[in-house]
Order: sequence, then structure tokens, then C-alpha cells
Amino acid sequence: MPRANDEAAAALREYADLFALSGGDAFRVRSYQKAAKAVAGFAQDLTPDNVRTVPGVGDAIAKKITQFLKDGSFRQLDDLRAKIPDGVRQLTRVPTLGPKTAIMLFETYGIDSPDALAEAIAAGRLAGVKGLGPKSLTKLLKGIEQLRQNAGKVHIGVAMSMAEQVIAALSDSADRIDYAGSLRRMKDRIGDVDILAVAPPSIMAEFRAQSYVTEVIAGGDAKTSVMTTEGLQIDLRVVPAESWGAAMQYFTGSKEHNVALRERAVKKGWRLSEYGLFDGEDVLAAAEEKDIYAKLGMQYVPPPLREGIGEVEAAVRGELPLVVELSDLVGDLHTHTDLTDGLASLADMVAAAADRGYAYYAVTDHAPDLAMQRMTLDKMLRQREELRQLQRRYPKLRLLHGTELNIGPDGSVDWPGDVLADFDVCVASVHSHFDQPREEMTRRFITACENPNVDIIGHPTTRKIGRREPVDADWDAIFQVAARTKTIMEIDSYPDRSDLPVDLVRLAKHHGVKFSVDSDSHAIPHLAYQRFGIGIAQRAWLTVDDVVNTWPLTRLREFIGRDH
DNA sequence: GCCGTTTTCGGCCCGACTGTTTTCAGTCG
Repeated sequence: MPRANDEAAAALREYADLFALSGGDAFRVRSYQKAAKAVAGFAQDLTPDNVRTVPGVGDAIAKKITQFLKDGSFRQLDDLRAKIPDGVRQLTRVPTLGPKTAIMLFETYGIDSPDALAEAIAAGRLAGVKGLGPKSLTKLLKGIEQLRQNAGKVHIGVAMSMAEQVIAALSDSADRIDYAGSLRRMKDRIGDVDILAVAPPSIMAEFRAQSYVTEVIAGGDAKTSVMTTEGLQIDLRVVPAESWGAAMQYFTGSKEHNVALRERAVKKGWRLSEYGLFDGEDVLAAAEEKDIYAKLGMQYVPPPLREGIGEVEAAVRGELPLVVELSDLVGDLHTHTDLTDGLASLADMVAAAADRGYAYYAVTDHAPDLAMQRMTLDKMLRQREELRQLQRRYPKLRLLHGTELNIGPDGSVDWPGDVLADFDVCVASVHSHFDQPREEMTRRFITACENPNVDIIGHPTTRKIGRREPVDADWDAIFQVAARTKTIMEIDSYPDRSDLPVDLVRLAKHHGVKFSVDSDSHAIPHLAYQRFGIGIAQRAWLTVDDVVNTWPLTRLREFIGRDH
């Protein structure tokens, strides 16, 4: 992943937020937001020479980015940072609280953080404020509570990209270096990143000097903890080369998995620690993680399965499932282009898909009910024709013309039935009315599942990690229907969605539901997000039989009833 | 601030929902 792009995009997003808070023109705010998105989704690494070719970047923003690439910031950003406390920007992360309210609260009441806001509401200081009635204040308190629960955690996309950045920066100074912890177990929310290295002590100084380090929390020869610009803690540990495998095992966890492993060692009269597996003074295994599992007389347990939920027992019996791997995927069934809210053209997305070696690839732009996307029947048909033309260039890649439908409050979807029947695949997703009562929401999903033209339910819970809670529905009932109607549940790999979440994947599998691990790409770099969806699938013990886009196209077509 | 089968100004994805308003502002997708 191109890091300079991500950092520049973050700076532009921050600038857009601060610019909005300072009362800046809404259209200019949108220009910065648009540019940030385009920069993050730009397929090449950003340089002063190509920055002007990013769509949505004109002379003014190009100048800011160029300065950012050189100095790690730009003047206008520094100015606004000095004027508006970071806490005021944090205020806008409270759901239903936007820039207008945030700046009013700051300027009129001196409220400069979500905590200060909670305090002011509790103290009654905001009673009777114009525009903020009792219902609004209650909502704000609830939003602040949500924010607190997510505090200190980031989604896996942020953590992975930080970890890879650290490893890339330090790998020349280390014999071995890798990430462990919950990140290696592919959890969707990460509290801190654990990195292990076999390296001389001087690596610690190098680590502390990295540009993204904002604070050194603890610094010794064996372990250094820092806080980063993303608000994410990173621990770097130097471990002896001879106990690398034991250390990786120990620091990958989970705690419950390690307890089960140590119990097994004790039963054999041995001892397992982060330094190795020992029989008295004798080292049985230590340098390689795989040797530890082998010596303990069990199958190797892939990190995403290490949750202490029966995997140790299964591995001892030799009954661990052969979980699905990233390399098993032969297609992607949910992607966008710039015809709706994607960044790249159809031709560019398809070319990138072909590079990834897929057997099939579905283009699924939004349908007319998401009015903001301005989709029309005519546009859709023209896209289909363009796709058919492109198909001639890619004999090995089967291009599928699909759509991402909008599931309305009553469970109906957009486009008439005869139009739907002509698509190769239909994803259907909820994009609004997230607060329906549980019964209505359940009926809504069941209606969608029972629609014969709906093949896949996209990002089913619609959660956004740290920003939006999952919708409330009776998933047990929905999955029963989905299994009967052969409606596929999506594992949306976009890391802040990570949707379905693991526990619901397990529940759905229990009912016999099949899954599609899709990227939901809105830009070329997003195609690689499937690795996160595979992490979810592995954590739920899914095999290739559970995941439809590991199947040959003929089997997939037959399953969704589009084989005529 | 960006962009141009509107060529250098005048638009900029549009609509709905919510709570509060008595006609609408703010927020969200």
C-alpha cells in the first residue's frame, strides 16, 4: 500500500475538517475531501511530478501536497491547527454533531472535546440553547458514550498499514521482524500493535525517531512503546534469535489459546513460555513456531483460529478445518467504478482485476434509489455494452455485469424485475433507515432474501467501525431464510466495515448460509482489501465450500439460479 | 478549490430525516 498517499490523504481530510470548522465555504470543503479520497485511491505512489494528474487535484492542492511530501505538513494546515484545538475536531466525530454545532459549542461555551461536552450537558449548561432541545442532548450523550467505547482502538486497515510501515522502515536493521498480537490474528478492531524483531538494541533509537511517533511511552533495550499519529500504540520487542518462534507464538495469543497450549505442555511434563518449549533444561522447540505445535503433538493452528474456542482440542484430534486462503479466491463480486461513487474508470478497474489473475470479476455500481449517485437505466445499459466490449480483451477473465441495489425500508429493491433478471449478479444492501425497530428491520432483510433477483446481501449489518453501530435485527431468523433461498451473505472486506462480523458469520454458517468475500472496491488499491475479509472467514473457520467466490463460475451461476 | 461537448465564470451528486422550527438548519448517506 502506498504510504505517502495515505498520509497526504489524511492531511487533506484533516484540513477539510478544520477548514469546515473555521467556517470555510462548503464547496471548497468538498474539494479537499474529494482530493483526499482521490489521493488515497490513486494507483501510483504520489510524487511532486504526478500529483497534478490526480483527478480533483488542481494547482492549489497540488502545491499543498508537494509541500506535505517535502515537510510532512503544509502552511495552511499548520495555521488552522494552531487556531482550532484537536478536541473540537474530535467533537465532529460524535454522531449527529457536525461542524456547525461543534464550532458554536467551542466559541460560545468553550467546549473543546467530547468529554467537555458530556460534562456541560450533565451540568445543565446547555439547557435552552437554540437548536439543541432535550432529545438532541440525549442523542449527543449516547454518541459520546459510543465514542468512548471505541477509544484507543482502530480498525484493522489502519493498524495493518501502520505495522507494515514500521516493518518496512526497520527491516534493514533487523534479521527478522514481523507483527504478532491481535493484528496477526486478524481481529477487526486493534488496540495496540505488537512487533517482534531479532535485531541489535540500536533498532530502538531508530524506531523512536520515526516521523509518525508522537510520544515515547516506555523505552528500554527489550521493549519500546510509542504512540503514533493515528492514536495507535505500537510496541516493539527485541527477542533472541533462538526463541523467535516461541516469542511469535506467545505474543500472538490469544491469552486463552496460550493457556490451553501451556496446559497441554504441562500434561506432558514440559514448560512453554515466550522463550521456548522446555523439558527441564532441554529445549524441545523454540526457533520456529511450527515446531512448537508439532512437538506438542497437534496440527499447526493458523493465527486467526487462535481464540481459545476449541481449536486446540480440534488440532490435537487432527480435525482442524482446512480454512479458506486468500489464494483460494478466484473472483470479486462487489466493486464500483466512477460511473457512481468509485474513483477509477471501468477499463482501469477491469485491467487491475485482470492483473490480479481472477477467473471472474463483477462490476456492481449503485442503482437509481441512491439518488446521489445519479444512476439511470440508460447509463447502466451503456456500461453493460462497454463491459461486453472490454470482455474481448480479457479472454481469461470473465466479466460479470452486476449492480448494488438499495434495500428500501420495506425490503423492496430498485430497478424493475425484468431489468434485474438481465444482470449477471445482484448485490442488495441497506444504505438508509438504520434505526428501524428490530421487527421491521428483520422483515426488511427477509423480504430482500426472498426476492429471487437478489443474489447477495451486501455489508449486512451496515456497521462502520468506530462510527456507526450495526443495525438491530433478528439475524437468526434472517439466516434461516437466507439458507433456504440460497441468498449469499457478503463478507465485505472494506476494513472499516468488516461486515459481516465474525460472530454473525459463525451463526450464519451454522444455518448453512454461503458467503462471498468481496472487496467493495471504490478504487484500484481497494481490490487488495480481500485479505481482511479472508481474515474474518478464517476466524469463523470457513472452508472453500462456504465461500462462493472460490468456486468455478458454473457452480456459482447454478447456485444463484443464473445458469440459463 | 476544481472543472469545462457551458472554454475562464458559475456551477458544484440530491434528497430525506430529525428535531426543532412556525418555515428551517444541520446532518447524513
